[in-house]
Amino acid sequence: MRVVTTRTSSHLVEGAVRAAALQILTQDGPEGFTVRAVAQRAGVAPMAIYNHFHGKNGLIDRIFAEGFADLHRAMDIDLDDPVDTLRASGHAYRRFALEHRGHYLVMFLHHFEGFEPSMESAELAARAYGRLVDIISRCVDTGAFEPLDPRRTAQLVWAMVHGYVALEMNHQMFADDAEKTFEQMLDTMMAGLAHSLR
Amino acid sequence: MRVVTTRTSSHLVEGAVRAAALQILTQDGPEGFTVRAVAQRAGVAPMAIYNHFHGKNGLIDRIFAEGFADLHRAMDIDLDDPVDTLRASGHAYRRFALEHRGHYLVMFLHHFEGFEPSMESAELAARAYGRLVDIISRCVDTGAFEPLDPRRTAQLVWAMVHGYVALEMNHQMFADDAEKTFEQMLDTMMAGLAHSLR
DNA sequence: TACTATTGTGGAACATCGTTCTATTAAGGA
DNA sequence: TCCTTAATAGAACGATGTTCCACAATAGTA
Repeated sequence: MRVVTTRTSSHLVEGAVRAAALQILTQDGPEGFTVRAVAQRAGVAPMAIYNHFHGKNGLIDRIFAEGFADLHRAMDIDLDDPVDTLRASGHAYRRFALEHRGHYLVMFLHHFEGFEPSMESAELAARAYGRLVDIISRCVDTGAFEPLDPRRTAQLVWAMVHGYVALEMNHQMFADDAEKTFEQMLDTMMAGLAHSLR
Repeated sequence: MRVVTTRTSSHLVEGAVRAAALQILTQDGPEGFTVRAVAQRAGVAPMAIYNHFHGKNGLIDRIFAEGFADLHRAMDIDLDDPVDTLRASGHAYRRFALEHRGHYLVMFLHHFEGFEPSMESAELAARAYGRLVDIISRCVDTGAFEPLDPRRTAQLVWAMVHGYVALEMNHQMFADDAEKTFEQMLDTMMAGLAHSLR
């Protein structure tokens, strides 16, 4: 005898799964992120994740792409001074990570087995990186920074900011005040960029 | 009918397993790192990993601790100038990561499900961090750096260097010359520390 | 309102994973 | 030589991602 108790309305399935996935990622981390667990929390059959997304990795890719779109929006800052813009972008990056733990986990912190971003997702990521290159180019053009290669400089700026945020989110902090330590990191970075190479 | 073909000598088992584990981590990454795969490559029964280590996580902890001991050794640098020492330590850190991919993966790059460092391992890690704090303290004492809190400054120095190395090892590099980019990162960091806070 | 196509459901099944248990038997010291 | 030690093969368990299936609730249409 078969009993199909309830059934989530077609349109609500994707939203429910998405919300459940983010909730589990945020609360339990990648370890609790299983197909069955997400489905259960969403009040949905495990099969839904294969019907609406393309399995677990498809769901991850959805969150990945969505995260980069959000990050791009969060960092859409354009102050008069490009140096101020760069600093504000650093703060925006950290704030995004703290407020979108689930997204950030998927985007930067954890490598899920067998997951590779789709073409579209990778392009979104590249575009976010392009913005960073642009800002740094403007800093160089105005003479605020030494004549550095913007592409290379973007790489190390990203490394520094992301490196710090990753440690903070993984609770690998030995200093007491995370906010103040981040501020000092930005100070160091900005001062170094302005005066580096002698 | 039972056929136990050959049998690895007691003393050699641990070494064989250790070597196989590092080889798999280095070549295949965390995804290929399964108990059965390690045992097979070591020419040993899967049970050996439970007899000689304490399961998969025990083996990981062994590599973790060994890695920190090696890193501590690699960074045991003491030049006359503490600023030179800090810069040399940065280079040593990166070199260690590149030359000990397997160890670095376990120590910093990948979080294995359910793995938590043992007390002894955590202490080894803390001691390595302590060295960094000491070097920075000396930089502050000699007046080479602004009067920064060494503990906090160590946090952001680690974040910057590790952030860069992590990107390089994950092949998330958009700049061409990794060596030169790292050099510029150290330049920026050192210059920023010397002149930050006005 | 009645009918039908869509599609979400529960459940079984598969291979693989870490892990435990068992019985066998090779290795090494007495 | 014998006997203890310990490394082996293999089955088994639960959990994982994934696929397939039969069934029925939903939604649109006649």
